[in-house]
Amino acid sequence: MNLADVARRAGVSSATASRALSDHPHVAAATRERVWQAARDLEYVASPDATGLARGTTGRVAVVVPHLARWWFGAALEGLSGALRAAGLDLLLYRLGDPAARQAFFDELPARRRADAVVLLGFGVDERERERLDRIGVGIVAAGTRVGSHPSVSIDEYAAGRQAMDHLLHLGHRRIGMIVAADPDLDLAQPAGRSAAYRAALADAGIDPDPDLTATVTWSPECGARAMSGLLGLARPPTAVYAHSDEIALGALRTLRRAGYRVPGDVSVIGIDDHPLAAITDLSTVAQPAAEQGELAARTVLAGLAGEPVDPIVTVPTRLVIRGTSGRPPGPGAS
Amino acid sequence: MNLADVARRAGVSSATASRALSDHPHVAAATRERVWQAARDLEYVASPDATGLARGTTGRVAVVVPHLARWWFGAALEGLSGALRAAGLDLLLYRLGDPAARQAFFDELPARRRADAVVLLGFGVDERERERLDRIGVGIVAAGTRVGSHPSVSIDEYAAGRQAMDHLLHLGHRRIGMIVAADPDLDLAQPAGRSAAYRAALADAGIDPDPDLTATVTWSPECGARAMSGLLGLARPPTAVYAHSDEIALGALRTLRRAGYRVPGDVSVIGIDDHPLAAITDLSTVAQPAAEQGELAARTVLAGLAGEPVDPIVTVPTRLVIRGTSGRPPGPGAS
DNA sequence: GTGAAAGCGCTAACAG
DNA sequence: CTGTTAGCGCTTTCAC
Repeated sequence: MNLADVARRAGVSSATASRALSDHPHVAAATRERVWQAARDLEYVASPDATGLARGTTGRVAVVVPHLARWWFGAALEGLSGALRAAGLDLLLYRLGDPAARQAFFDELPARRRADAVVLLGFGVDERERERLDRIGVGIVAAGTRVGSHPSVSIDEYAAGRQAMDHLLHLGHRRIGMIVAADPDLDLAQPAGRSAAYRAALADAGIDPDPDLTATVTWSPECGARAMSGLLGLARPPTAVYAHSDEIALGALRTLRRAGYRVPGDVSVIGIDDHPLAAITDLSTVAQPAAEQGELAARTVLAGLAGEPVDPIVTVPTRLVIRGTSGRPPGPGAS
Repeated sequence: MNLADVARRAGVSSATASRALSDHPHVAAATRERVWQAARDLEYVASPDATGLARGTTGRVAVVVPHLARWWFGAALEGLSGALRAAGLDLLLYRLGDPAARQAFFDELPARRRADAVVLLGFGVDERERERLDRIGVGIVAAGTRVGSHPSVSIDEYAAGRQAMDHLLHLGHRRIGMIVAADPDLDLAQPAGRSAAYRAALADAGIDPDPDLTATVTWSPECGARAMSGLLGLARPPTAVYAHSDEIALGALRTLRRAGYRVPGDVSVIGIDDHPLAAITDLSTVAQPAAEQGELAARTVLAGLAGEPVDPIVTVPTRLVIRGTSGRPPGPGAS
């Protein structure tokens, strides 16, 4: 059931069969049909390996991710995979969880001969890794992070942070806490942008930032819960909390409710992401389109492969979603 | 930077270079070292396509999933990818979201020449699809579902359901609602097992099932919320609800809280999964190890590839996790 | 122990 | 329009 069989059955040479099957121009319509029929009869499926060898391409794109179980990654991967599949490209998944896997990946660069392009999904790289990446020889595009000067698609972290902070400020909050999500796997620019937004928003409102109001934790609801406890233990706790992610915000919410605080009566909470559970938890947040980022990354890859010019930096918009966890600060006596 | 270059640099034939690099027996130690050194110098990476062509294998396994953004799938994929990576196998991801993609996949069977095995992750197939699958010519293993007589790894759906139901029953509940999660992509056996557990547990407790207490919805928190509203609208609402998944349970919880019911004071809720957010939501549930299922599926694939005998059916244990959403039913006057 | 040569399945000139 | 002829990069008998 390989090309030779098909060719034999159709009574042509394998060269002609190849041309017919790949819709080359100079093939007689009748011949083409005969070949296709033979292929169908034999349930022929071309071997991409052989095709790739001969053609010098692989028909695959490698996708590198640090996590899979977190919402953003799954959603982005969905967008990515859909667009690649539509283009007939296979998706090779490299999940680099621990440092060892990571190290091995960048040392051996297995993607080099296995894919026509690689996309880094929410995968921040350090100096050494970026340097290794340059030797990979195929196009690279980043999604959710920036990687050197490679094309990338992501949200505007700073703007997203401002949407959240400005919302809180407009509501009248003056004492706002921030829970920073520091994920070693993500681009450092991400928390940086979100934190910068916090400081800038405060400054614009003429508020002196209180360092005690900032807590830095790793990315998990449990850590968010803990950070919130810390904030609550302050002499003057915040009346609102801006979390770098919904998962963290959800953790904070739990602490608040357990401690008997009313949300948003006593303290408001806002996150970033619009995680699917944010809707049913009634969490105010700044929505970012994850699947769309994946899809745009795929388009960028496709354009690059086709030799078309590509946008070096595409930014997707975020949107403030006001739900039930953000409200006016408790007045000093007012309703 | 291909084998020929390495061979030249090491001063041997490419045949010898090949043997040395693939750790074949009859190669002089000195030669082997020389070849490896040359390979390192040149940063040589073998082309798996060429290797595969020559050897008749691909070094890849195809993984088919219906979703990616849902917790179980991401977690299972993590386990799977880790184990495959450790074995040096690449992972080809096929996300078959819509019916069209699905149809195309089973018609064309692209995985046929592209992978040495395929694993269906939480991917239930119908009769026709299963028949097509048999023509694929490579080993198939299922995880989270059963697929024909192919090897599979999953939990015992019925047992998991019993753990949840028996817990509620022991607590003293007699009027228990069930929210069935019907996911067209999943094996039908899944909701079937969980539903059977409901009926059997009730029967064992001598309770007549009330058909009104069963709601069937598709898999999403919103649907869970809606189903709960329905249950609450009953003349005699349940004192406890057994949801087929945590995501649904979380939706139900929201409805309950919004409607002013105390949980578990007025009504108890239990789910299945132990979703990461279940912990911070304080949701009682039956935990199932998702990553482990993926990992065991990978082991099964590996064993099959190695020609070793494989367990046709491996079942991983589930565990009742009692948290804050399940408690005694409201007594008719007691505390 | 090592080299020469023949392919794996397909594509791409180059002739006809 | 179609067949012939070379490879793509690697592995593998089969000799030496």
